[in-house]
Amino acid sequence: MVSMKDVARLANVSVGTVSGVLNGKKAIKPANVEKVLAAVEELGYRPNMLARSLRTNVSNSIGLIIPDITNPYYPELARGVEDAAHMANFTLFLCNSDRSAEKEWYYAQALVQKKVDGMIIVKPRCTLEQLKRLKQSCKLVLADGTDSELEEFDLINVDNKAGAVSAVNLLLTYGHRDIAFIGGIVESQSAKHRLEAYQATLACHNIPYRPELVRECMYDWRGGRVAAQSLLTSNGPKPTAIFVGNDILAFGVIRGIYDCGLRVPEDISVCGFDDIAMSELSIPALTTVRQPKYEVGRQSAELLLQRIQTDSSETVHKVLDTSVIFRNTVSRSPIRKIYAD
Amino acid sequence: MVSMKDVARLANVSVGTVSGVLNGKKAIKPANVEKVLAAVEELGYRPNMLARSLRTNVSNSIGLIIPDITNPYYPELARGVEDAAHMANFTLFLCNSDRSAEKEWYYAQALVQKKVDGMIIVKPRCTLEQLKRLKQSCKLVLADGTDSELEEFDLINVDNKAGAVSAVNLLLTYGHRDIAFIGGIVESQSAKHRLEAYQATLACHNIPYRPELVRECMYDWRGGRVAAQSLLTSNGPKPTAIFVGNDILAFGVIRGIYDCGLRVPEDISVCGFDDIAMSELSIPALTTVRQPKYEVGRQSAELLLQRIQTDSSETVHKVLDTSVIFRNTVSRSPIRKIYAD
DNA sequence: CTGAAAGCGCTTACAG
DNA sequence: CTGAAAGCGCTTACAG
Repeated sequence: MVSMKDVARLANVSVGTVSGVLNGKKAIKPANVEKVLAAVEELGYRPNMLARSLRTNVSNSIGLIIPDITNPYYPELARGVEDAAHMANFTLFLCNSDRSAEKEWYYAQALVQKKVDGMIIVKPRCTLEQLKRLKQSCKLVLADGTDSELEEFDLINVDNKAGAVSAVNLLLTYGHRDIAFIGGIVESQSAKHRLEAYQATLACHNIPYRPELVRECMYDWRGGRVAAQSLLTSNGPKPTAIFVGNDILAFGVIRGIYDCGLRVPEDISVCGFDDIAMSELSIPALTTVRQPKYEVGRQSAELLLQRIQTDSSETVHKVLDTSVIFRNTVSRSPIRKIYAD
Repeated sequence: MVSMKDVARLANVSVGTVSGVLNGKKAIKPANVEKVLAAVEELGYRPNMLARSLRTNVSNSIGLIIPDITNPYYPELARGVEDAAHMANFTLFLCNSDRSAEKEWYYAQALVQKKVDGMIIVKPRCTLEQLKRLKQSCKLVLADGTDSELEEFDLINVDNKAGAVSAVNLLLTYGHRDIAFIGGIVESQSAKHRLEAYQATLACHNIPYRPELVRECMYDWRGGRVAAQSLLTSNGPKPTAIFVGNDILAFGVIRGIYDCGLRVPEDISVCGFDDIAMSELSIPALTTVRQPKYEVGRQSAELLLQRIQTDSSETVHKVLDTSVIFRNTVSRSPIRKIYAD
């Protein structure tokens, strides 16, 4: 390993002046600049960032803790933060918490010990206490951290409620009145919000809420299929449309509908949530509510970076908008057709 | 920031003994162990890994450089390496190279400067020279590095050729003789291998190779759609089955087939490659060749970790097997039906 | 403009 | 068993 000392020796100057030319912060005699640069070149010297960071307390690294990169929601988000980090010459630690408070906290501490300048936690699970402690050790932004007690932190959220409202409104607009809701049980916070929005929107339209049209299910496509079958197979009222808590589940639901011998969207309309990559690709392409996943990542990272560079101002709470993406799984209600308004 | 010095002071011992109890490598008087532990607890002391790494030359961090986490192939691979890293108490830097040799090299250097103990590069693009230099600076394993000149490196590959052969054989078994090939142009290495295997397998069965049945296309689903339309719309021979270079493309191809008013698999069979998450979920579910993505990641990481712990033995070249996953996009050839052998 | 020196927070012989 | 000291590779006042 070639160190600054070697460069200094070869260039016939002190390590101080080598450091000076490398950081460009000091005025150095041009002749020496050249000598140093030549020596750096000749030796192929590259500064040791560990040493620099130890000295300056700046690591140019940030951490990202997400539930699971394998969940189609997260690659885009991760890409958003990586792009922002890259632009700013930062480097990214990636950690999968598997929605476990313990693993999340373990990683958070590991990153602190590695002296990241800051970290982003998506859907934080650890305690408020821990989050507070974390904030003492590095900059922190929470993404999808929709708990009300999180007010004192920087937050980048998505407007789940509004998104769910537009989904249900879309279905209503297409003449559906018997609208079911199927949501994953695990995603507590966001699933809850979507369910609440579903109820509220129906209420707005004077449509009674019927619990028989609501199913909670496991958080993978099989869960969606099971729920759809249970729904269509029960004695209860039959929906003409289903609003599903997320796209993966929606694909399971569609599968379940097919298994019951029904068609989408001719017999039953389906609207998802998230707009993951395959939603555009599936046949029929999934009508869904798009979350700006990349933007959540990018903006979280940019906010974090800004905090790192100059810890200014007060806490920011940003909530990003969703948009409904109309594709091919929603059609007019076969029961009573009305015009879209 | 509370440091070892603070702990030492509070516990009334030297930093040397604090260090001793923390690493458990030294025999320390039990009474002192307790005092130190108590002080650690009281102060909430956590060792600074930067300092430790600087001293010991061990960072317990590794890097992963992949083309793009947003490509559905990579999340699983990344998860494989992350899991292995986590097991070994390592932490992971994630970098997206976008298949750019420059960005890849930039990241490789950045990671070296941050003193990762090793790194995994997937589908390496930088020069042999650079790779060699890298190997001087840290442990290195290449995944999907199928160039012949890479022999001197540790390699974890997938048997693309065999996979492609089984795909074509599957199609042949189902009676298809007019088999087209559509492959992305960008994935040079692997796409080439798949094309070669396609040709070789046809040759084995005395089926003449017809370039009119081959299309190269852009590397996204739209490219697949365009290629399929061009194929089905041209004056040339019409295929009864299409072997597609990867699953994303295959979904585009299926879309293109539908756009031409044909059905899958009744009119045209389609076999993909990769087995990404949505292949199982799509309707009809995609018949494809599964690559052990998670295993590529896990085994790459495990090999790397082993190199880091004890640099033993000689170079390892491992090639993992594929398997064909029969689902619903391949059926008997409508032209001439024969029995599967 | 430059060099010598202290110090970032650790670990590790070494002497006792 | 313990402490003092050197050193990992940098940066940063400070004196000249």
